[in-house]
Amino acid sequence: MSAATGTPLSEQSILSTLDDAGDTAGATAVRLMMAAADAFSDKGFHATTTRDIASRAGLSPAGVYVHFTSKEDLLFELSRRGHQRARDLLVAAAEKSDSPTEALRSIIGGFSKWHAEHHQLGRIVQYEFRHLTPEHREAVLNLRREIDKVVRGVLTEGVERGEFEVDDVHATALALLSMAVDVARWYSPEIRRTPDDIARTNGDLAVRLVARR
Amino acid sequence: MSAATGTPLSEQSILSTLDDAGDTAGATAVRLMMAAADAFSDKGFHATTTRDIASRAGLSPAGVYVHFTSKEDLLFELSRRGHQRARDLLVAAAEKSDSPTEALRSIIGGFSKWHAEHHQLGRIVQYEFRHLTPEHREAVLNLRREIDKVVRGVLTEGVERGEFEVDDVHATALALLSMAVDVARWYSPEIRRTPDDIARTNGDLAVRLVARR
DNA sequence: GTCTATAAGGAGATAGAC
DNA sequence: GTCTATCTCCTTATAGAC
Repeated sequence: MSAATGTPLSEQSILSTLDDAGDTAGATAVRLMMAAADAFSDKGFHATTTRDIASRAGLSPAGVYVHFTSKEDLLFELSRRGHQRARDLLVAAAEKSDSPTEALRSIIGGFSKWHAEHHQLGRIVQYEFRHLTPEHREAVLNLRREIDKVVRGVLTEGVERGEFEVDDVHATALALLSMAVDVARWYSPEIRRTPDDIARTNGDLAVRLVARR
Repeated sequence: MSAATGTPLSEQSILSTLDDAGDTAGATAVRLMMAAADAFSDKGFHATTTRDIASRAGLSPAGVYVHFTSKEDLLFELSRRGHQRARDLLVAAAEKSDSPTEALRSIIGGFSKWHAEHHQLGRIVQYEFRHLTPEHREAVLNLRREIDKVVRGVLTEGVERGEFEVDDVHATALALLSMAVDVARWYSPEIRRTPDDIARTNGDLAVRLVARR
């Protein structure tokens, strides 16, 4: 449907993330969030001006403040919705898998794929985190802890069921998340590998890293 | 020696990176670079003001421009010296190892340790990269390509010698570098694991990811 | 090489009309 | 809800004395 209207793919996918986040946001607010995501991921939070965001969204500089209380508020909404979506993805992948091995392949592959397809949002989530206010940082940190917990849970269950051999669950979970999260840093739509390729190779590597031999 | 004079550890290690980079820099220039590294890693390039840097180095705002032509020039010097140091470390570790297995353990362990001990510089190198001018970005990119090449070289040799089993050398090299580079993002001096612990666990995980079974 | 003073140009955010 | 106009503050960088 969106494809028929000519909406670029990047806007489609970012829109689905911003739109499905549970609570409602007006069409103009969504347009502003997309404009901000574009600008923040390209130039960074502080190098982006509110004039930048407003003009990308087809509004005057003052128009931003009807929908968001500040530039930081806009960053927080992007960060919160991005984290929520990522967490929901992981939880769903872990729940619908039959074995720890398949769960691990699915969550690390899926998380890697998400960071490729949404590398703009992924970069904002990772790199602009420190520009949130302390309160907003704390809110986002809680979502991050849930994500870490899902990965550690799968590793622990795999060890208990005898499918995995893991020396240090905490360190291994971090290394696995690093593999997936870092995709947002190096991915570009121009490269040879597709998001699905990345999902496959990173999923396989994850299993290989912990599988019993 | 520095310890006897009361220089904090973080300054010692960053100084060694900035100082040993081949070409000379005056004492005031080094002081400015340390101040900038502190500020950039804490608040990011654009959120840091030249007044910030100058006052941390005990100079007036104008004092910066005697030693560096611009704020971006300061960032470039930090980035260039950080990359050079990291590359030299990897090349040395790869060369002095007897087998691909030991080389891989050494370069990924060593690189991870460097990103823990120098997490300030590591963050600047990774997160502030986009704020360099196109020319400076290109110069730094050349150093990065050398780093990638060292890792791929070790993997290829390990496969040829029958020590490693690797499906996709390119993808595996990226995953290994992600593991090490991402340490700069999550490391903090307050955590339980020391840089040496991180070197050990990440070195072991790297070998496990590719070892023939 | 370092300072004080200042130029020149944004920045985020608000007021008030429509 | 959107606009134009503007306030107030702060930015990088330079000029010129010492």
